[in-house]
Amino acid sequence: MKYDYSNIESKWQKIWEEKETFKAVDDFSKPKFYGLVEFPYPSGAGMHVGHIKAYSGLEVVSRKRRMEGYNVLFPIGFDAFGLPTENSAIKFNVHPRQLTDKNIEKFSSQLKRAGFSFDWDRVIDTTEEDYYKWTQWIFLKMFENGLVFRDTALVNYCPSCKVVLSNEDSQGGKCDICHSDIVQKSKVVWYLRITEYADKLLEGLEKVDYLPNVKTQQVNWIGKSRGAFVDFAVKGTDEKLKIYTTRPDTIFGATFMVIAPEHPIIDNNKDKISNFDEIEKYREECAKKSEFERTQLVKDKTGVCLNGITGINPISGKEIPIYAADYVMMGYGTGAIMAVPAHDDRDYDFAKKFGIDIIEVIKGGDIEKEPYIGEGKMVNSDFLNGYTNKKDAIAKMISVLEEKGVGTGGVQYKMKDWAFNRQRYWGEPIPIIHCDKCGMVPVPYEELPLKLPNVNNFEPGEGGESPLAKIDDYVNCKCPVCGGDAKRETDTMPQWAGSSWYFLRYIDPHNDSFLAAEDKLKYWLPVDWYNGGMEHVTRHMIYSRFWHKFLYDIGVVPCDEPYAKRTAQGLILGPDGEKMSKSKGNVVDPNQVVDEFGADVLRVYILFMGDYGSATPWSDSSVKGCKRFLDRTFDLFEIAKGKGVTPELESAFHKTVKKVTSDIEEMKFNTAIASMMALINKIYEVGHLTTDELKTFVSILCPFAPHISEELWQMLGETELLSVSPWPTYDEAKCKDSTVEIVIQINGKIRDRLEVSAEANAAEVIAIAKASEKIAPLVEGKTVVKELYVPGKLVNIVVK
RNA sequence: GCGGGUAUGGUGAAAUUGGCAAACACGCUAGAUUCAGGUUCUAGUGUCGCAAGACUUGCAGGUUCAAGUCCUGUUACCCGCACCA
Repeated sequence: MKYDYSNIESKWQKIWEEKETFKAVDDFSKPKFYGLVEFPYPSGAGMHVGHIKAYSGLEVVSRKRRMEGYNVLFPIGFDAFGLPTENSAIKFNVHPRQLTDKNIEKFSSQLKRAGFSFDWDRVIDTTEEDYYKWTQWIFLKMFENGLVFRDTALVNYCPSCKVVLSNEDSQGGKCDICHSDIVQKSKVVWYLRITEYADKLLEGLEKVDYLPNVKTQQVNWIGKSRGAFVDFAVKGTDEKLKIYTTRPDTIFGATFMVIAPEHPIIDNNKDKISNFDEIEKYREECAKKSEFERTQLVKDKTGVCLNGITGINPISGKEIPIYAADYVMMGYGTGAIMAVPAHDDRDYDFAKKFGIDIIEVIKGGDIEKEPYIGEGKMVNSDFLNGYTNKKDAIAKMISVLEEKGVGTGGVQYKMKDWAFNRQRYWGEPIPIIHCDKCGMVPVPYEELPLKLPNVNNFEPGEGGESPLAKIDDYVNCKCPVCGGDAKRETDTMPQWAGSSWYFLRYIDPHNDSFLAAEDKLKYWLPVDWYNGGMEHVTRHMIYSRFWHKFLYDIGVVPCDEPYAKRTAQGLILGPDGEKMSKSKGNVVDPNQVVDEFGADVLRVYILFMGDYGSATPWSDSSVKGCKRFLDRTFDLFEIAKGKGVTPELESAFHKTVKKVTSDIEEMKFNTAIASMMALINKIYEVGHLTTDELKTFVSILCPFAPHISEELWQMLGETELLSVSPWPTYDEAKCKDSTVEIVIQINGKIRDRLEVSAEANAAEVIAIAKASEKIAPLVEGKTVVKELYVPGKLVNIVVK
């Protein structure tokens, strides 16, 4: 018999909705569990099977927690500001608000069809005024605390779309939207001073439970390095050239200096540099190079020597040439380096190309052939000669530098300050007013939210300014401080803004006087378990940890880390084993699967297909196997009626409950499902079962396939909802078998298998083994060197 | 280049963390059943071999009574970062 999944699933979805089964209550006396999944961007394409996988993991955990008696907060929302919506708004000439509402509706109905146990009363939408009011509020608090600043920077600009693009949208030097070439353009950029929190973000990792690779990715992203800043005098000028190095110990090997082409020292000494024209020309060439070319042509070093000025090594006193080259970036360190070609790959390449001296200061390699990066005995280095330990040499050098007043120890981070603006319409307006007299003035808190004005045209303006710049009513305003004429900032916040604090709003989504009430924050925080994609563990997670730490510092939130635990799901690949994409035509539509097999089958299959954290290809035929499993489970109801249970089956039940209980905690959903399948197979073999056992079975199945489980629960005569009934317990004693099969090995090779009592001790089992027909002749006449017994598993007899 | 990961039957994958390799599922083969069917059931299915048995976790070594698991080297692929001084 096939069960009527379509009616059963809509029936229970309706009941859950009516009874508000999954509503989180603010009952502070109960133990809480806050499970968080990354809220989706509601694209026009609708949901993807990847979304289902991303939510199914914590869906199972949350459902189990509810059955275990926890007060569970398992919310969902929509991260709805962003470029794709704005682009289709332009394309179809529809307001992004309308598109967003339509897409959210589509997503919501699809999520409900999958039977997810989200609390639908707490849905948030980052584009709603009630929400972005608080995004702006946090921004103003950061402004107030000196974490917001403006600077000019080179940005990726698409001349055809007239739009400034993020690095992510301009990969390969081509515009993501129109595929034309991107140029570098100088623009005023808003920054958040995230680097101020670099150390706190690093230290915080020590006390959270993130997957190890999540942690290392964050550590690498922050990219802390220790080294020294050293001042080199510039001969012929009064200036000093400050450099950053992680290897101050190699300073005696510095044979030249390199500065970024944009380095200000060039313009400052225009008259002293005899080949200034040549340098100017080189700079132009560099500016024309896209980010793409600059990184692709890694091997091919270019540069120009600054004739007329030279650097003086403050330790050795040696005079060395200064080059401008684009392998040194203005954005890292001081934009200037001392080059030690003997012990650095890049400096070595450059020195070889330009015929500069290479001086060995660390023994161990052959610098004629290649630079030597490793450790070794120091030579040609005056007071450092003889040092063999890098750490000691660095410490010694730093102390000498400090003594002489020509340098200090210091740290640098790869992480840069967060460029926090976009020249776009569909984002949170930056609540700042520019006044000629008063400078940058924040919009007063009581005037928040600063609403996005309603416009009909979302095309960016000439030169890439925001569409908001074209609206005179919006731009022209009065200065809140002096009352004079002023102009509003027209840039909006980037997509990452709204998602940096959304987990706080879920805690108190309808609060209109604060972002969330203090007592509720105290109860629900931190998020107990956060699951999402690996692609978000650097940007999104670091940004939101930064915001959270800031909110902690100003006393808004009660803990300094937002997420206690972080896991990640793997991708679902197309049936061809490739990443799903429209252009490859290998995208699986979850709706079709629900239509054909039901939501329970979709959920079970997605969790069964492989390890939750790994990428696994989709297989239509394997989906059928999961359908068969649920069909057989449903049919069991008829088979089992009124029959007893065998002791063997009873033990199998306890084992299965134990396995499913622990597997869920480790996100080993695939083996949890496999063990339930094995149990069903066993029941069919035996053909006996009581209703109590069947109830236990549907209870552990419930988090995976909740609709069929509720239906069977009701058919078994229960009137309460299974979703809020207790999680079954198991008896450890009944998980053990009375007899066990022991493998008998001779010299590590399996020669026999014997059934023995589970209580037998080592000596008994070995005696039984030696007496066995197959083993006795193999031991006879030989010297037994060793006898090993692994309880309940095997005996290994080593003979000579 | 740097960092992280993966490699197991025809396929997706398991393996209590050093103790029976291939659980569970797909597919395939044979038979039964109901058909118009893509349904269901039973048996078989790592490779070689009639068999006893031997071999088998990308490749080459090593440690161990015992290695998919630990160590050394090597190859291929995937992901992240990328001239970070």
